[in-house]
Amino acid sequence: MTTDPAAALDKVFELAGRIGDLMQSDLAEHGLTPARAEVLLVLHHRRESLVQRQLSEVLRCTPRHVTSLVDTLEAHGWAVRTPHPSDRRATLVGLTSRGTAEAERLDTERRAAAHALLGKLPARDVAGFVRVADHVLDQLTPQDPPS
Amino acid sequence: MTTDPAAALDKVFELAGRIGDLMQSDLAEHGLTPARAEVLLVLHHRRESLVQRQLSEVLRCTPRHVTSLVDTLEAHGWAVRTPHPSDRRATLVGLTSRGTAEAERLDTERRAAAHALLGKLPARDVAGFVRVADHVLDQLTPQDPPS
DNA sequence: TATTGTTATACTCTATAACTATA
DNA sequence: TATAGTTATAGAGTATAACAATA
Repeated sequence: MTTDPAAALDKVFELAGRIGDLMQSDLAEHGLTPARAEVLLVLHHRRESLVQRQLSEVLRCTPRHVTSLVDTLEAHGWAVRTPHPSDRRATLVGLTSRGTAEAERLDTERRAAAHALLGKLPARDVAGFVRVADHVLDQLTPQDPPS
Repeated sequence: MTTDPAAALDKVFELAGRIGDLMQSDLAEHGLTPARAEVLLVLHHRRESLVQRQLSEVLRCTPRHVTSLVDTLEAHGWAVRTPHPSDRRATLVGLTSRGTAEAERLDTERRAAAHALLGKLPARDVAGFVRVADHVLDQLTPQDPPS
């Protein structure tokens, strides 16, 4: 029975690394990267077009980086830029139907993977895992109050 | 009580991301990056100099990348390259005293952080967390049998 | 004067390919 | 011929600074 806190944290990184590698392979096969996929998912979950400035806040990255990401997304036909109706400085970014389909695929894959990895465990164990994770997150300066 | 597997996996990434950001800030203050820190830790834990080829295997990266990392480590005085005694193609990489000190600092920080984040929890909960993590790791193709 | 997005530039992680020296 | 490490090049994430158009 391992109770060393350092070993427990190491597991978090090992898990994130291994699962992350798998996700990245899957994304790469579709011409996506984690950063680009996140843009797709944000736009999909909001179900509305966002101004690039908003995207940079949601994604916690610079406006410059949003420009790069949206450039690629647009070049691949997943997203489109449209002029903001009332603010001529701003640019709205929305999903194409292909982008929406891709975001939905990502969501489905995510759930399937989670089920494959945790589905065999008793719900009680999963809940305990989440409780510990939440405890750790509480120790870290809480940044995003659930809005 | 959250038992949704997808939500549980999300916690893993949230944890890794938040803790990773903290670590990265700490590393940056010392002129380090995660990749460079890993080299330091590998060399420190092995307590011996390694040939760059070995490093590339341990770090699971290309020999080319090892060259870059060691270049930086050497420029900062954390590591030194020495010729291999019997194979003139090979280059041994070892830690300087400063590099050793830095690696020890990293280890200490890691344990302190783990204790701060998990120390208040009952050992039973931590053990349960690790068991779930190990279960998930088992579901993933096991790559590294404990040597 | 403040804000939106872009061009310009740079650092790091990471990879592949071609090449040199050596085995 | 195979191996160790390097130069050359490239894509991606990410950043800051300067700038144009607009508010």
